[in-house]
Amino acid sequence: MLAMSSPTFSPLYRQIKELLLDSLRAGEWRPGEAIPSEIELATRYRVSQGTVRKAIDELAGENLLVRRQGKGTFVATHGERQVRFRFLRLSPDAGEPVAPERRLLDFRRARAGAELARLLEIKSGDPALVLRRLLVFGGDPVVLEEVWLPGNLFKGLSAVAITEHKGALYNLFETQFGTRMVRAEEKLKAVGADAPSAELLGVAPSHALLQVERLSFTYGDKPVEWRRGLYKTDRHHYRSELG
Amino acid sequence: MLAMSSPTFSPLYRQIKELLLDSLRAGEWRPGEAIPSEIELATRYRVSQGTVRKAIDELAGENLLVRRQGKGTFVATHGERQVRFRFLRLSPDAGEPVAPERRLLDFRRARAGAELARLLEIKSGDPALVLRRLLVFGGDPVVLEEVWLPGNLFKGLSAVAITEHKGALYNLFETQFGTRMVRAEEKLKAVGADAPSAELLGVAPSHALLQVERLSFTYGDKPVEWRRGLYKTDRHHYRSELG
DNA sequence: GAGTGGTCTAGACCACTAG
DNA sequence: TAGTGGTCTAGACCACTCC
Repeated sequence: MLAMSSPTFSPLYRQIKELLLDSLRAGEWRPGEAIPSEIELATRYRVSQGTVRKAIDELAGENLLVRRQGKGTFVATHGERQVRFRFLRLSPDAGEPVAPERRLLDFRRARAGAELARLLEIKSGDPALVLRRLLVFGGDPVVLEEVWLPGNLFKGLSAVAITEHKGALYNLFETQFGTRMVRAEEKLKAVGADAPSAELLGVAPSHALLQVERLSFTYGDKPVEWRRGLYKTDRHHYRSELG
Repeated sequence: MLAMSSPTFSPLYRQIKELLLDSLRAGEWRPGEAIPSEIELATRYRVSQGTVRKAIDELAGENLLVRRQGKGTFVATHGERQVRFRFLRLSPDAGEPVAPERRLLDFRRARAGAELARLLEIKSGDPALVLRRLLVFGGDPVVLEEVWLPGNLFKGLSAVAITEHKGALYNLFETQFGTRMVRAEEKLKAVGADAPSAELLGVAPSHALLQVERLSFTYGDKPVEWRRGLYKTDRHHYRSELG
């Protein structure tokens, strides 16, 4: 277990990290499951426990794994509370965040246009899935969003499956399709509401809305979802942490 | 160097981290300066080098320290390129980010109102400083913002000092006043432009703008700045990373 | 060559969880 | 009580920077 040379030098623990990442990508351990213990991994890869620890440390730092003292190390999942707040950054101006009601407006099969194909790194014309939905907080419609998915990865996804699923979309994706969203990049703009969106969100046309475009990635920075949301920020705001 | 008991258990490296934080707060090492070597710190605190390393690891992870192999460990500073991008999250839709021209519109001494006092954790009526400025990107006014500071921390700050300073405000704060902004929380909303803001940003009244409210903290989560910005997002967007 | 941070090991012991 | 992750140590050696 050594493979180093001057120009391509990569420390042992980083090679171990890559091996663990390979296993995660391959679905060897599914979201929520425990991975082997540090000692077992150290034996398997013929390195010291400390080296395995450092590899796991990095993966835990990237929120791919979760350590639980006395129990083991687990593949991170979107079932956990905190994770949801990491991906839905909208908070009420007053009071505690609550889980929204999700209303599916539309679900259909489509073909990827040039722009979507570029973003999702698939071919123009490849199958795609599109859904539109409304997030309603305490009776108040706050988010209108459109979600685009590569059809090949989410074969069999249906309006019924989405409607019947309790919990976040990302939870459905990882439990039913083995695809875990690991991180995302968002681009925010302020825009004026078009007529249909204004109607759905209960505001006047051209009312200022927060437009959020999101590209989500799974293991290995592979893009697997694109969405565009319109947020009504009259009584909510988008949280951002700088540091 | 041991102080542990069951309920208040804190590992050694975390105690070391607190000691290092104390030194940072006290200004023992100023932004940009090197801190003592790991071996020296290990000797000073009578722990192993590995324990010091772990303490420094965490501080580096929080962007308070920067490690440079072969040279030493340095107190992080707002002079560095990357840091600026961490705090100014506005990017042009097309092309590379560029440094904006900063036009100071207004600078004055004031008193903290109840709301500002609460946010900055000072007393209502305490001295405060307020400045308004415009950030202009390639001739295009894009950001209009108002910055509120506790007067006691930034005694002697003047319009001239701000105008003559090249570089970010945070750079001025840390070099002239020894106060380094370590992290910040932002709340974003979409709002319609009021008449004076619209005028300054070159848009029609009620044009949709991105409102960014920021509370900035120095070491120890002490709030030391509040700002409200209006971003024209016609050709720019706000970047956000979720993970 | 000397000094700094970075990696790796082996071993001891602590804290937490579960049967 | 056994198994897991968490801490701490001491020592060897590597990679990088500067003189």
